[in-house]
Amino acid sequence: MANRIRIEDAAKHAGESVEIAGWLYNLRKSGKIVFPIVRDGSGVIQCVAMKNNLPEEVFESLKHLTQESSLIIRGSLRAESRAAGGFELDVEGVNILQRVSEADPYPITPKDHGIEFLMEHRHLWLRSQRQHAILRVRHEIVRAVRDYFDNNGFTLVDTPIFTPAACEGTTTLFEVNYFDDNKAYLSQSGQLYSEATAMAFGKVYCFGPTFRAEKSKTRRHLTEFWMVEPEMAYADLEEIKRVAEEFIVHVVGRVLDKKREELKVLERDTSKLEMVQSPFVRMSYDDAVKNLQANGSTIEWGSDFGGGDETILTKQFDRPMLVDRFPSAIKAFYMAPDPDRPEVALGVDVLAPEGYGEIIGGGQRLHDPELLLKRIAEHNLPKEAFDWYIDLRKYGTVPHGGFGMGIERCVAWICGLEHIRETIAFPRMLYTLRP
RNA sequence: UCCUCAGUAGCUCAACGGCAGAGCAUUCGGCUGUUAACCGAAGGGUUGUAGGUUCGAAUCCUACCUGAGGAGCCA
Repeated sequence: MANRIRIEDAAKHAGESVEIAGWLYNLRKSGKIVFPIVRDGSGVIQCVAMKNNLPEEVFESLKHLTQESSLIIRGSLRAESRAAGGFELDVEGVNILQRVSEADPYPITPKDHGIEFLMEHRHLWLRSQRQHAILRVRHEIVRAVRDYFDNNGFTLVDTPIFTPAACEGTTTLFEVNYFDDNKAYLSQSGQLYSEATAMAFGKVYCFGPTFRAEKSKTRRHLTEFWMVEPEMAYADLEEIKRVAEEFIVHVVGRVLDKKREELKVLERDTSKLEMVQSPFVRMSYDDAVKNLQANGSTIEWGSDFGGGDETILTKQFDRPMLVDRFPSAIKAFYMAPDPDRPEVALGVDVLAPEGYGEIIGGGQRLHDPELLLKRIAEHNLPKEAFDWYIDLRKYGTVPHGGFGMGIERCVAWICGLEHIRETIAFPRMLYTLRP
């Protein structure tokens, strides 16, 4: 009985008789020799079958095999410089579980396809090497995110998806029926709840899906995306910036350490990622506006950055930048004002280099009870909906804060992708709900 | 929501007012080291939908549908 192996472990089994359970990725043939290229989810390997070394029916079945047919293939494994990947399997036998019908062949061929076609076949597109590499990098990023917080005293406390009202009031919410006559909304941030759990555990993070019903149609937006949100009691803006920076350095370093092969498949220029080291570029909003004006932007103090503005800023540096102290007027009600300059808020954004823009937004929260009530009134928010949130300022309020990082934007940046839609298995976008 | 562009064979595209085409995929044939293999042959079409202009429309016009890119908003 042959030893079943995963293709990614091929190097450990050179010289052995093994079997691989997978699918036919491609087939090249030349008369009495065929090269079935097999994938098994962990990698791709070239196999070789010689007519003279195999029973007639085995050779013929391989020769006429169709793309993505499922099979278990057996043979001896050896190093082979002529094969991509460096290893090759000399076929001794095969068990074909299903031969894909030629009447309805696998739609995604090794040639070019348009994005519309690929998105309609997203469930199959995931089998291709590029998509496979992206999602493996995503997995490593998620692991690195969890490890960072788990190893630095944070407790994972996830927050609800069904929420009774807007967290921030500005962005559009997805509304759902919630029994009887009640309405619920899908969470657009766990932050307010994390402020409560931070007061219970000191340092917490939540990590889950987030929903924004914005009619945004750009390469940077999904309607459903994953966000990790740490929140820390007794933290000021400087501490939040320090953690955000250390966190990003950790995540990028981990991907470089563990996912070199995948980055190579994606043709990512890893020298750009090697530059992601402390210290990051630090700039106040004031200086960012001056910088932008000097570089041709029409931005004026008091406005948020336009799409091109982040690109202008980040293209100037080879590492991420932290921009802080935005005008309070353009930030959420819960942002703490700078005590020395109340017109600016103690918020910080982390902008990724190479034009990728904002991947983190966060800051210090308003912890003064009276000012919070004032801000809720100014923003015309229903006070009764925030009773529990106001309680956090009545019972031992402390300076605190945190940030949120969109996983998909981080994946797009680290993988060097043009569009965020490839960073999640089944993207949900404006007008894209299937497959 | 607004602006721009595009829908032709299963896929990627050509034909731009005058006979509907190529490459890939599929099938058949050839090739014992291929690397998106190559060579030969075959099958494959209501040109997104509806209307209009014209002797004649894939091609020009109108509306709609679908998709892509961008703007605003955001992670």
